[in-house]
Amino acid sequence: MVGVTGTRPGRRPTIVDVAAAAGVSKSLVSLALRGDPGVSEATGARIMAAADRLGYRSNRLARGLVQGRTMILGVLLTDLANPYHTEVVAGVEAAAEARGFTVLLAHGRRDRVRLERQLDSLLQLNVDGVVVVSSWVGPAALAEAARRVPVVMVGRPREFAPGVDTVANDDEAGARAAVRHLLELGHTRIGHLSGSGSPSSLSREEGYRDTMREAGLADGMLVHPVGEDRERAAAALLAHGPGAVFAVNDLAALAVLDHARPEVSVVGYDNTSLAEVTRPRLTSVDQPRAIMGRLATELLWERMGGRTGDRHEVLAPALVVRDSTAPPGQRRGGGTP
Amino acid sequence: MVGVTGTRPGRRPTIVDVAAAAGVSKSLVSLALRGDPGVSEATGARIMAAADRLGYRSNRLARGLVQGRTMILGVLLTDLANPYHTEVVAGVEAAAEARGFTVLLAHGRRDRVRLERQLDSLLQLNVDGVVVVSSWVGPAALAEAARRVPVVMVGRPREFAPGVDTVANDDEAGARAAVRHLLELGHTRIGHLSGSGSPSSLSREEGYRDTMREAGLADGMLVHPVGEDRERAAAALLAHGPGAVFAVNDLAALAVLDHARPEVSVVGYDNTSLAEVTRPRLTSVDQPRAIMGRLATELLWERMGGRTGDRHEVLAPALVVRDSTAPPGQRRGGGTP
DNA sequence: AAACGGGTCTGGAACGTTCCAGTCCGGGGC
DNA sequence: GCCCCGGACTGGAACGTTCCAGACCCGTTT
Repeated sequence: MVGVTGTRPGRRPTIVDVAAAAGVSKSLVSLALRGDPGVSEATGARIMAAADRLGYRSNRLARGLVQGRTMILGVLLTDLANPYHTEVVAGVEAAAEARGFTVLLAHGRRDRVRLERQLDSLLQLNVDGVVVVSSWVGPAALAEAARRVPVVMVGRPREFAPGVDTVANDDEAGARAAVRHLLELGHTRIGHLSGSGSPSSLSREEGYRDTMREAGLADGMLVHPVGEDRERAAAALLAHGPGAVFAVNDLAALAVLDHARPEVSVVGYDNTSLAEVTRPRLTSVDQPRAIMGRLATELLWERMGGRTGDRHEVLAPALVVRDSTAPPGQRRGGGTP
Repeated sequence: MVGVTGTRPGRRPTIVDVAAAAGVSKSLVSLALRGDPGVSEATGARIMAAADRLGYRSNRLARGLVQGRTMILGVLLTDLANPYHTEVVAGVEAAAEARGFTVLLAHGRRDRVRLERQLDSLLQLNVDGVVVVSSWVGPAALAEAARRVPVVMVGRPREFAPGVDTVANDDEAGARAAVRHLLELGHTRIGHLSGSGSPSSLSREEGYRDTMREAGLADGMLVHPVGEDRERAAAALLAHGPGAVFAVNDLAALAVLDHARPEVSVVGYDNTSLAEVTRPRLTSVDQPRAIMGRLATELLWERMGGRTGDRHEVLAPALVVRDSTAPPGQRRGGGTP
């Protein structure tokens, strides 16, 4: 019904159909479609026309099979909804496209089994490299994957699995910047709503503690873990009457904002899109996510080029000051702009 | 270095390597790996062991090439960050996995050229079906894609491109529910912050107008488009002093909330994750996104089964009442829960 | 004893490309 | 007039699977 003249019915046209239509060999069609200079102009045009007429699309499966590479990069994501991941993906895409790669995403939710199955799917597809944006994938699965194809893990600091490069932000430095900002505003009673034991959250807590100690406030440290119930944890921390709070991430920071009197300053971490949307707008530590994605792609590229040693990149985050922080005793800004 | 005994160095092991290692033919390996009952238990075990030892993974390119199908569904997304899309994807994944398909995502940003290129990539990969979650892809490209492979478009109402099924929510019904809710609370001066002319936003406006007319409030209608600058549009609408506002989407609703006195009730649309996070929490119309994703997958499945006529499904949305709506003159709820 | 049959296994032909080693032809140099 | 060269094109072998037709063996039926 929808078949085009010259095609065997019901089948997608192949390079052979195009060859027949243009009256040349399949080899020449292949050359012409890839823009090989060894094809005469007239014949080239005739081939292109035939391909067009038949609605020919190259078959990446066949091409990948014979070439041994697919020009596809896979990105493995824990959580699509997380804006953190989104921006990393944007960075990966920008760098990948510049080199002619197509980026495909596989999504595993917060489920290790699913994630590792998805990773497997990518490998079966013979992707040329994998960027993992998730701390949920096990090191064994990663190391195994890295044996077949370049793998970079984004967001997980330090060495993680042999053969796997990493790109991360410097959580300790980010935390220091946040606390220093509060100190500079004049705060001394600074609390920390801490994370749940992941390497990142531990580093952030470490940065908080170090900076407090350096400021001679070792005795005034006030740390409470978010645990399961953000709201309750925020209330509990606030019950100690801090003048400012550094929270392990933006969601935790919002919980604090929600329960605190207007004079309490709050800093979050990750600079998610939430930070712009809430009132007051949230001061937060920003990871250079797009750059991390770009860097990850470049590390893949290096591996493809033959590098064998592992690389671990750590990037500096930057504090973005908005309305949720103010000098002690002073009302936060924000509300109606 | 990392080579395993029995494998030609540097190459990924193939089914032939496994066959050699297990002392059988490649055909039998193929049967065994797919769990064919015609393989004797002992031989099957030997083959599995050999495959395991060599670290064999099947090659989907080769399999897809010979079978003519890949068991991969592609999802084309405009915007990863949009939580609306995310939930649709979750629905697609659930349904796809149940049928043994792998889901891969291609991401095109808000750029038609990129989107259509990504669509092309999916087709070249010979995916078995495509779910498009984006109103940015042109109908021509969609129709063309639908000629080779089943295509469903999610979120775009009605007929869109020939051969392309659609799944959408009933925007008009959603808008009616929102306005009816405000009417039932006792509001009469109800404004509408309207969209920018997309079919969806037009239907929402239509629902608002109809409901107002039916309530005998035709003269009290107050419509203002969001346009480019949400903040200014919200302020302009509020300058007319409405007691309640139905906004075309959650972001627009937030802009209204931000500028309105606490007695003004506000309803959004889409029930994004923002609705839960802001204070007051936003009353919003919820599209059954996961179900839409699931339905989309089922439509693909039907097409694969041979259906030829186009189908257009419209699902009913549901109002989720939170803290941003209250009877006239009464302060909205929320703040500290 | 021959024929049959089922369970197990095999070899070769696909699938749609790219790659490689040629072939063919016309023209320029000697 | 012969040789060689380079441009244009071709045919077949790969790539790693699945699919198909059949081979082989052993026990059962006629």
